[in-house]
Amino acid sequence: MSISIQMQLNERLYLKNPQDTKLGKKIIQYSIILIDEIGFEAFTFKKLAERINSTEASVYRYFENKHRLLVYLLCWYWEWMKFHIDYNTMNIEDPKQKLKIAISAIVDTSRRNTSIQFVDEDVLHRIVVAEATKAYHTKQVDEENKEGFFLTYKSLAKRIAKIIKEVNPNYPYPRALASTLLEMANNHIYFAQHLPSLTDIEVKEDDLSQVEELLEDFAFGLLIRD
Amino acid sequence: MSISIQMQLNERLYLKNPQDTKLGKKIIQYSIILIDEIGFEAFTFKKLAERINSTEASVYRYFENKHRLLVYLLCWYWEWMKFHIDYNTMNIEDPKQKLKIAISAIVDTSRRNTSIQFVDEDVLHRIVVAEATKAYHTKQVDEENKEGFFLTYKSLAKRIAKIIKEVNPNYPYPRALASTLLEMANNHIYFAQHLPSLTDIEVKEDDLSQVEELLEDFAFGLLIRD
DNA sequence: TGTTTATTGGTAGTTTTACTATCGATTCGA
DNA sequence: TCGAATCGATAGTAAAACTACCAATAAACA
Repeated sequence: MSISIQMQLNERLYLKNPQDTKLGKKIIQYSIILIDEIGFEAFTFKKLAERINSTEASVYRYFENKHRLLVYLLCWYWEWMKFHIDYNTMNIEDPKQKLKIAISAIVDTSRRNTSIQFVDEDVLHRIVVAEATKAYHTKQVDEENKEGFFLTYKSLAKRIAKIIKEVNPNYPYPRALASTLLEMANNHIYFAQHLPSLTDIEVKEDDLSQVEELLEDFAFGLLIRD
Repeated sequence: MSISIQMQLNERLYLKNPQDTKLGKKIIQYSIILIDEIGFEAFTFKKLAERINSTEASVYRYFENKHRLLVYLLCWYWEWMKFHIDYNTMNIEDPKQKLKIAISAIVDTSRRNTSIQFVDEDVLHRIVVAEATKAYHTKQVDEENKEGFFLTYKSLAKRIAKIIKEVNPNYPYPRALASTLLEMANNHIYFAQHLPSLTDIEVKEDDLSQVEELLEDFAFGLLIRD
């Protein structure tokens, strides 16, 4: 018996489903490693092809360009985060507890789940922190949004907003708070590592507990006022 | 009599001070317009040179590459925002009032100040909203930070953090709140325009008052708890 | 087992980007 | 008006971002 788990992602993101073939999986696996190593700007399909002993043309059979590959990788992470939030809040009654669980997933899903596939989620998380904003900060946002590229992210934010509403139905900005928590997590991890004067927290040896505390203080400070 | 105002910016950002010459000023003026038109990714020195009837090589005499030009433009805006906050809070006693003034500057400095130079601050603000995160989301952050590229931004954040501390000296995350307000403003303007389900606010006909309300609710909600 | 078909490799070629170098003309200030 | 600064014009390179085509091979299927 063999179990194979497939991540369902927007088909328009790729030309050929990379999860279907050996080479496809290698592209996913090593693009994560290479983007982490050299950064998204310096990353090219040619360098990736060299790394996996394949050719540029072969990579182009899977993804139209590197931007779509990036969005694909990010959607993977977001989809996984959403699953994680759903799974871990399933039998929880207390909305506050739910929100705490969601925040811990927002801060770092990779730390809390075992890897099941060819994706190194720990490295993927570093990409999310460093490159995620580039997914939608382009001139093509509107077209890409119409094509559904950001459905995963939006539905993740919606899920978090729903929990926020449960905690305080009268809070006027549930969606804004949800997206802010998502953005803040990445920002403050990045700031702590590169521009520490822009935050008050520290991230020592991948210990993200202070980020979690910050987000909890933020969320509950806004939602629970007496 | 003639008054000429110069914006003091980090000298390492440019090879030759663009504020010193006609061509330099044209580069600043039209790079803002062109980046706004086609986005930073598609923007090249060649296209800029064509637009101003000059040559690629001439543009390269001022800036090493387009990334440094972007940082230069953003620093311009941040420097200006800082000046604006300082100027408008000068004779104000009440810290809460100071923070409100700061927030209104964060949301949109361009709307509140008359243009004095060859820079169209309104268009520059659109660039800040759409492209600002790209300034420091690169593999070279650490080196560039050492070179002082982000001093302007950091000192702006520090100024805002100082006001936050005046409002509530016991708040544990003044710097994080300052940078979050700066990031949030851009994010929610952008979301309202391109990914509206990620926020609760609306931006109609460049009316940013709802962004201001959101940031005020955030800041005071966190700082004033009874 | 043989035959399609899918998948990949290899090569080649194009346009654009991101530069650098050189030289002559112009302009600007002392 | 002399010299320095500035700019325009041209040329050239390496890499990026693709597209096209054909042959080899592996997988599927009958």
